Amino acid sequence: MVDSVTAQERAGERSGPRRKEEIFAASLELLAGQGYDAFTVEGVAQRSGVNKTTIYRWWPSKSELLRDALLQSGTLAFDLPDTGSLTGDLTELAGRVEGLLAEPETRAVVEAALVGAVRHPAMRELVTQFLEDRLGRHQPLFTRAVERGELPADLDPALLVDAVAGALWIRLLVRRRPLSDDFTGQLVALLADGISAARERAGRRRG
Amino acid sequence: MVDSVTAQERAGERSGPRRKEEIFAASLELLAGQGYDAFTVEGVAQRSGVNKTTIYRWWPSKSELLRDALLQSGTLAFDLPDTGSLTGDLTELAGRVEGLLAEPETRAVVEAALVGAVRHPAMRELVTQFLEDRLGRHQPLFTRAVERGELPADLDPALLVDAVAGALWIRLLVRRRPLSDDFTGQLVALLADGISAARERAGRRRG
Amino acid sequence: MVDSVTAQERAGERSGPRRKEEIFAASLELLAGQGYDAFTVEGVAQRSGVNKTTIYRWWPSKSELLRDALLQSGTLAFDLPDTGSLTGDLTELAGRVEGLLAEPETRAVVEAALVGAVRHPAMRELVTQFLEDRLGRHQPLFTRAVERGELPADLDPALLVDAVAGALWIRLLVRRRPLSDDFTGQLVALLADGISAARERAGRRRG
Amino acid sequence: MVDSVTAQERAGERSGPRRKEEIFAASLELLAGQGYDAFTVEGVAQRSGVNKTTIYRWWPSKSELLRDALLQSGTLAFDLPDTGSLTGDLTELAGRVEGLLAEPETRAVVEAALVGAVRHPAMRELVTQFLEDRLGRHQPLFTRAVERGELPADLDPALLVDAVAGALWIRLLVRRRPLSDDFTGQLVALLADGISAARERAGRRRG
DNA sequence: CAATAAGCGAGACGGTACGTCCTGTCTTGAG
DNA sequence: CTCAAGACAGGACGTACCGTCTCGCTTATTG
Repeated sequence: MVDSVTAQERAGERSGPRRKEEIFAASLELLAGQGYDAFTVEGVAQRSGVNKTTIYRWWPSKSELLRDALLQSGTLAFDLPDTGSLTGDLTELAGRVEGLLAEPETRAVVEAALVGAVRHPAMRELVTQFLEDRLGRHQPLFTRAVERGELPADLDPALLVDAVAGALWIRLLVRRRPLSDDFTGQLVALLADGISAARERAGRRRG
Repeated sequence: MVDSVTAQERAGERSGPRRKEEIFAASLELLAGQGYDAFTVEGVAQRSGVNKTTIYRWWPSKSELLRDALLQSGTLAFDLPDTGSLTGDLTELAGRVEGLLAEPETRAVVEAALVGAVRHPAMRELVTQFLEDRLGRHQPLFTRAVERGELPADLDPALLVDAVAGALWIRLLVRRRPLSDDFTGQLVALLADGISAARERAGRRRG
Repeated sequence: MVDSVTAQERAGERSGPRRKEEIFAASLELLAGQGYDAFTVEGVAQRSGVNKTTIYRWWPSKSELLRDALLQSGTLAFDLPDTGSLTGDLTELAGRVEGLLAEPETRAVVEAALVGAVRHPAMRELVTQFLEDRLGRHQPLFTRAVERGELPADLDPALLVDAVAGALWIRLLVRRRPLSDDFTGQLVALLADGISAARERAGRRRG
Repeated sequence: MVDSVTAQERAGERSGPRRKEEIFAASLELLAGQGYDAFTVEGVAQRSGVNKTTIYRWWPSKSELLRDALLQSGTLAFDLPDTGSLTGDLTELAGRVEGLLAEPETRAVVEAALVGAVRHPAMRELVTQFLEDRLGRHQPLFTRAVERGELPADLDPALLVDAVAGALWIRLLVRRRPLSDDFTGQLVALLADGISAARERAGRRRG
């Protein structure tokens, strides 16, 4: 191979701590296992077999570590559904949010992000950006729906995502109630009907 | 003196510390002013002119104090709208949630409740109960709507509240974006349309 | 007893930590046992069965603790000799300095004071004041010698103390050599002879 | 090439780091500038433009570096006075000690040596050896004095040096007082008179 | 003049101690 | 019974140095 520099070197990135993996793993385990308060730098150090100073060499504070651990974990990343219909896609989306918030481990991670966001501006920004990014990636889903004539172009699609995710959020994280039989189904149906009505109205306006 | 005990004492309840008011006030001020991390028992004691031990005499832990402070504050309590139509009532409701989450002070209080709920089971329960209570009080709103024929009886009304509150929650607290022009209006309209469709379908089924 | 307030309260003094004694003892033991580097706040805390925070509640820093431990210990305090002759008194004095610097434990304490003085202005001042105080108390020794006609009034008596203490200091602490057979005796004799000569000269001048 | 190795290599000595000079200079500057606590290996490395590992490659520990820096610096070396009389020589000697202890920079260096000696056996030995060496070199001074009949042969001359240096040491480093008008003069005179008396006595004994 | 060793910069690391902040407990004494 | 005052244990935070280690680069020998 002619060019022997690594991708990292080319990109000018720092290599980071040697046991990055273990550190992140320990962080997430603590979070998922015993909740936010168990996530201490000293605990992470011990569990990952690393000295506390090593952690502080790489992250200026606890919250930065939390941030990176969350970012690096796949937990918060889910891919784009494409079922062929808006209703199907929304249902899929809802299912993923539900999975995220219902599983104890992933829920703990989300909650940690939340607590971090409330307490640290930097973390706040991160969460915000992260979500914007995720939402941006969902754009094609709505573009397709518009093309299929399922969604009026003047309806802000983020509204749909927020309503679905928000309702689940409130139920699962705030009200802490298990989802009733077909909560998700009813919700999506309601929104789908609302969209249909809006579309028809829009059609009449234009026609 | 025949009956000098207060109603509270008669009921076996503790009267609480003499400077309860100041303690709650200090708690909320700290929360609203500098965020969750500034809410320390020592800070509250100092600000309210009370000794730390006094606080611990009355509340077993910081989170109980937080709970009571939140409960006692009117912040989270809003009354039942009655505009004559479901759409109107939902719009009103949305407006209240929006007010709660958009104002820096009340938002800080809500966030504190949130952080507390994540970190302490007791606080968690409290928030849950509190919300159930609030939602229970909103029941008449939906009963009226059903009576007016605006709402099919088989639609879980909590779904509506959760969708409205949840969408606003996601927007304002999680994504941290200001509300676009008529976010609330669009959202309520969407749900109202969905309900109409559901009602019509229900009508056809019955008819 | 009519008046039940303690002397401390009357004087308005703080009572200090409950286990003051143990803390000082632990400090001096560590110093004397393994030298200055073994004198760590955490070590003192552990050895005295006290929490680190307790130490920091009472002493703003390690060096203040060191200072108080030294002050409180009798190590550096020695009383006034009175043998009836200047030579005798100086010999006594030399013996005490020698005892202080030759015994491993007390030597360690002196060295600690020294290191502290070099590194911390506050400690420096303390040592200085402490010595001035001690020297001030030796004044009567010289007054008596002048009255007995053993010491010319125009000779700075501090010179004698410094020469005696200094020579021993250099020998024992700086050069680290054991004292030869009659180091102290020779030294005192030399100084006594010098004083005699000075006195005679002074006598001739006056006479 | 028959003999290209340097004298050092022949003797088995390492040549030392390339920027030895800078390292020593940086060490002494830090010491003289901000005192012992500012003398950190990392500080020296930075100031001398050398990597920390380079320092540790050549000196096993901080104290060894300190030792070599002090040794290499001329600070502690002073040459042999030869004024023709014992009194004159002692006065000269006293003046040099005074210069050493009174100048802030050199005083800082001496203090550093002191602290080092207290904390590290190796450093202790060094100081001791160093001083023995210096004193050994002063031997001729006393030999001359004996030859001139100024000093009885049975008086340990080191006593004189220790008394002079010690008194100044106590005054300047321990008591931290400026020297009074003719402290040195008085001191030397006192000792000289003492010596005269001793000599006369010795003369009588022999005679 | 090429191989090889010596010296070095860079950077990661474990470890010890420092001094700080906060939680929650306990005791004493005053009203 | 309520409270102020104050001491305390405990746990975590973030910082500063010490001394160690490994990796590759460069510069000087030296064979």
